[in-house]
Amino acid sequence: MSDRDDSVETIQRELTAFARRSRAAAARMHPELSLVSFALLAHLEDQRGCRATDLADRFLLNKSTVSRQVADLERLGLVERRPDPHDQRARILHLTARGAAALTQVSGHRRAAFRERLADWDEADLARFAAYLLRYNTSWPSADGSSRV
Amino acid sequence: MSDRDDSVETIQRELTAFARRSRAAAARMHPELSLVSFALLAHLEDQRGCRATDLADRFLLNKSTVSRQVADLERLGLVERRPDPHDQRARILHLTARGAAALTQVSGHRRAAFRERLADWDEADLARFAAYLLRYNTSWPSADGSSRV
DNA sequence: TTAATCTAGTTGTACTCTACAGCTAGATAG
DNA sequence: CTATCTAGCTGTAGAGTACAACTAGATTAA
Repeated sequence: MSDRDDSVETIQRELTAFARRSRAAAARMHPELSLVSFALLAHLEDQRGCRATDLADRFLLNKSTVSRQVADLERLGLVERRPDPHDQRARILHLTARGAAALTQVSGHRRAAFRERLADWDEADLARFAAYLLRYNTSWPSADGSSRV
Repeated sequence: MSDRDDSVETIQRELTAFARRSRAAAARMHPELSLVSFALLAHLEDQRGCRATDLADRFLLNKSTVSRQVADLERLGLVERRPDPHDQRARILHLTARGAAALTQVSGHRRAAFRERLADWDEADLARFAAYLLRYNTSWPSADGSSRV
């Protein structure tokens, strides 16, 4: 049972260390787009547009936070708001061409950094690591629209 | 080569998602101690005391940030500053008894949360996941005192 | 020894991210 | 039609962070 606890302890410690470093690293890598902005843009691309509320749910952010983030992104010309034909209160957010380009560029930087970090891993290890992370994140208690805290 | 890229992409996406959620989750789990404060205390325990500059280096934070964080922790009675006998400019930071207790408590919460998340993993997978994370973090380009950005 | 430089830490200032509360306007249920 | 609900925005406040300027002690060079 102690091996198991050791592993859990290591996983906790290393994931925490990673989380702690991420923001600073992301800020250094692309000062123009925070981790959250990046995630918002990525989700918009992924979903081909969605409402601000969806983003708030998805990312566990207050709707006021999303409102301001989106306003910034709109000011930067990366996102545009179109009225929702089915609900006059809502606006559907879409990536603009510039937004898509910015996302692509930042994604490229990130991907390059990760690829470099993982350059000397063999393929089987990569696949297993990816699978573990997926499995871990899938069990996230309060994301992806289910139980909110 | 495409499998490899897929894996890298997944690792990037899932680690990013994890990092994004961590702060909010940590704030919900123990509002009294931010992720950074927790990390600072943990490092102090680990090292049995160190200087503020060491913390700044370690965590890629500006020394002013560390100064304020430590001042807060001292105000909360979790940390104390003792003069460094070898350098009158420096102060060695130490956990107080209360600091150690707070750390233990928060660690316990975190550990419990992680243990629950990982409850249905078998031991071999846990060990491998832990090893992968360690390997990944060890190659972190600018932590642990080596190349700064 | 003395002056120049370096280092540890603090403080002033400013910006970003975030939450909560309260608001508006449109939507839906009774 | 009124009451309630929902999507989003704004006022306000607080935490975390960085950068620049500063103080005080340490180190190096002349």
